[in-house]
Amino acid sequence: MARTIGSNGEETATRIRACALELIASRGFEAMSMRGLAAAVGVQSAALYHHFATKQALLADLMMSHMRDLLTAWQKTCADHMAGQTATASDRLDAFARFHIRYHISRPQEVFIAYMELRSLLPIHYNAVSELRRDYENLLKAILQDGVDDGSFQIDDIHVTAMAILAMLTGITTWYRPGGRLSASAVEMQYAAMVRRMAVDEIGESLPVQSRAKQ
Amino acid sequence: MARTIGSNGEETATRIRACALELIASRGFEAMSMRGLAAAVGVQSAALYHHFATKQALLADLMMSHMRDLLTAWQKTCADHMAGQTATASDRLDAFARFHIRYHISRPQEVFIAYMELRSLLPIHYNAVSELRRDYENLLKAILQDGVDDGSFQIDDIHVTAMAILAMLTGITTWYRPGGRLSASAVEMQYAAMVRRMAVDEIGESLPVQSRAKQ
DNA sequence: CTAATAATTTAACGATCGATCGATTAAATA
DNA sequence: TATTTAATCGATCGATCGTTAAATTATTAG
Repeated sequence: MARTIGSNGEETATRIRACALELIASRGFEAMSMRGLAAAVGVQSAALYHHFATKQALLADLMMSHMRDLLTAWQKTCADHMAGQTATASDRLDAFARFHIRYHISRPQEVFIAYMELRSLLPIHYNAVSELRRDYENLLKAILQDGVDDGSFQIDDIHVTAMAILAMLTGITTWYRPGGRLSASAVEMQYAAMVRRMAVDEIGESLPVQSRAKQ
Repeated sequence: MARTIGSNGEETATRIRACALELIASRGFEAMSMRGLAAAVGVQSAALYHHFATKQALLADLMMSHMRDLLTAWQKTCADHMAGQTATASDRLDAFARFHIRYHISRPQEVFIAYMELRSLLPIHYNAVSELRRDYENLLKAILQDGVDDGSFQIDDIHVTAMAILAMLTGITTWYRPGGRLSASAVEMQYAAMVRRMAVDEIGESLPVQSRAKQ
């Protein structure tokens, strides 16, 4: 038998991606076997290779797709409710934090994999994903830098602060579960507030701001 | 050949642990093969089984040892420069943060594995490690709760704040490297400052408030 | 010096891994 | 309807996996 009635290639590829996300997120890339993945999808393992050249290519596809989707989604968010130039650094930081949290909560598997399975990528794919990751980190760093430049943020080191914020936000996936004690919007609010505190020293802000440390 | 001159069982077990830490931290538990580990140690793979019953037992040993060492080290830090009762919540939070950071920076592999490879543990070991992890998290939560109770901390949710702080601090291992742009003590200072900001809303604190800091 | 024991080796087991091959079938095209 | 193409299957390849058994050597106790 082949080409089961009512199915086609694109649909199968989508199901492969979805099942792979599930398996990799829960057990890790190395722990997922192509046979196990095929069983979850409902096909023979050989069929997987019609859609993805290798196991490694499947992982790279998942991670690259995620990073591109993430960057695109942020651009769309910017275009939607900021119109780019007018917002203050503080507002933009808040928007970034809320976007990042919402994205994490709505797509926990993709995000988790993107941060956990970098080490499973071969150099060529690692570099490609890392570049997009750096692009994303730079979005946050640019906001922080703007806030430092205009005196609204009090930050020792842009890089350290950016890493701290991203680690904190990404960590949400390790404990948050829908239907738990806290709603997604409650989590979003609290984390956004913590991010703001990390950048804005409210005592310092109320003082005359001179010569705050740059970078 | 057997029992190379000048070596003994305990020494070999120690070398196995060290090499396993390296391999698991860099590539992941599933990606580490017992043959690869044996090669790194400089023995045949069968020799590993004289010291650890199974690959899983080796991972459980590493993680349990780490968690016990971590808890012991914190107790020792408490005993050393706090004498327990007299310190304020803010001071204790600062001490905890600095301890956690220093411990992470000095033993990045153990900490990284303890947070990353939980999913590779079988239920029985997972539960045992999780219990110690919860004990550690509760140390931080207790400090946060004390600060909330005496009014020195302004926190929405103890659990959320604790998770955010731990994720932020643990994330140090993903980017910090000795000999880099920033010294370990500089990193420690900056992260400790950020943790303080997350717990203490300085605007609120600087306003006239009743029933604030005990001391 | 001898016997017991601890530590390691060589060799191999069965299972499973990622990947490939050719055959087969469903749908699309002409 | 005949032909082509996309998609899947059954079977299997060689490599590697975790683990074990038996033999071998080094150290220690009496």
